[in-house]
Amino acid sequence: MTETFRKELVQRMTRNLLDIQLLRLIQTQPMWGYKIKKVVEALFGVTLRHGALYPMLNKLEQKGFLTSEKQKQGQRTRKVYTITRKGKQYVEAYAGILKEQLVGSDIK
Amino acid sequence: MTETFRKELVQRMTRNLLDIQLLRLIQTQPMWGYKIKKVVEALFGVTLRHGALYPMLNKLEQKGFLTSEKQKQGQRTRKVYTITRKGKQYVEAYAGILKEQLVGSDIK
DNA sequence: TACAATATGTCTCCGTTGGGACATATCTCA
DNA sequence: TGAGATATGTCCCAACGGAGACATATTGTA
Repeated sequence: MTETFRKELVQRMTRNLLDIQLLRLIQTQPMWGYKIKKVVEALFGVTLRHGALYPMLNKLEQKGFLTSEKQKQGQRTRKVYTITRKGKQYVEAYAGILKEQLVGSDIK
Repeated sequence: MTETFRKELVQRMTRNLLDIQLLRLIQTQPMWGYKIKKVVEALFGVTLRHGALYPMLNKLEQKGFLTSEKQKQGQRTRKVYTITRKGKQYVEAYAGILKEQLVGSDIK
């Protein structure tokens, strides 16, 4: 039961908070879209449609949370994303809330 | 900056994960809709529309995460909600994920 | 050579969600 | 008595987001 709840919640959180999950992942190391898709799917056991992923990455770059650099592998190009200072601050803000929510059965 | 991020994120999380926030709150003590609205607004500094709140509470009851009991205060009735075992399990599953996400800069 | 994997992008339809109004009743206090 | 707070509910329309298709190019492998 708890396991089904878990899956459902992970699915919801990777959907609704996709941007944050992406930032968190890229924070560990610079990464490109396709790699991210594979990692997320392996790690969280959820499908991540590339039709949702790529627009989100571009959006995050527009907002200044990520920067990108094209890397050539022969003829094929990868768009490698790196997190910015602003992006890190966003992730920090998120982590702060998580901490409160964990401690915070102290909601009175 | 971090403060604006914080507010934005709290707003997003109370919207997208409203059900969980409600369960978490009711878990601390049985509560009715109007009180919840006031507490959430005071505590999180976000507006919680009653047009979103009441349908959600009813939905959570239908799903078996909450039970309700009508309490009379003179002629006025309050619908007091209590969390069920199933509801608690859902909150636990959520807490589990939060823990992972906090520790889990270990995403490789 | 043909298929699967790597790699990145757009677009459209459809369903869900949210904002805000509509609705009603009681209670308290000035 | 009239306004504001308490208390719970529904409903509609617009906006947003997701599922899945459309699109294209390279690389590796059977």
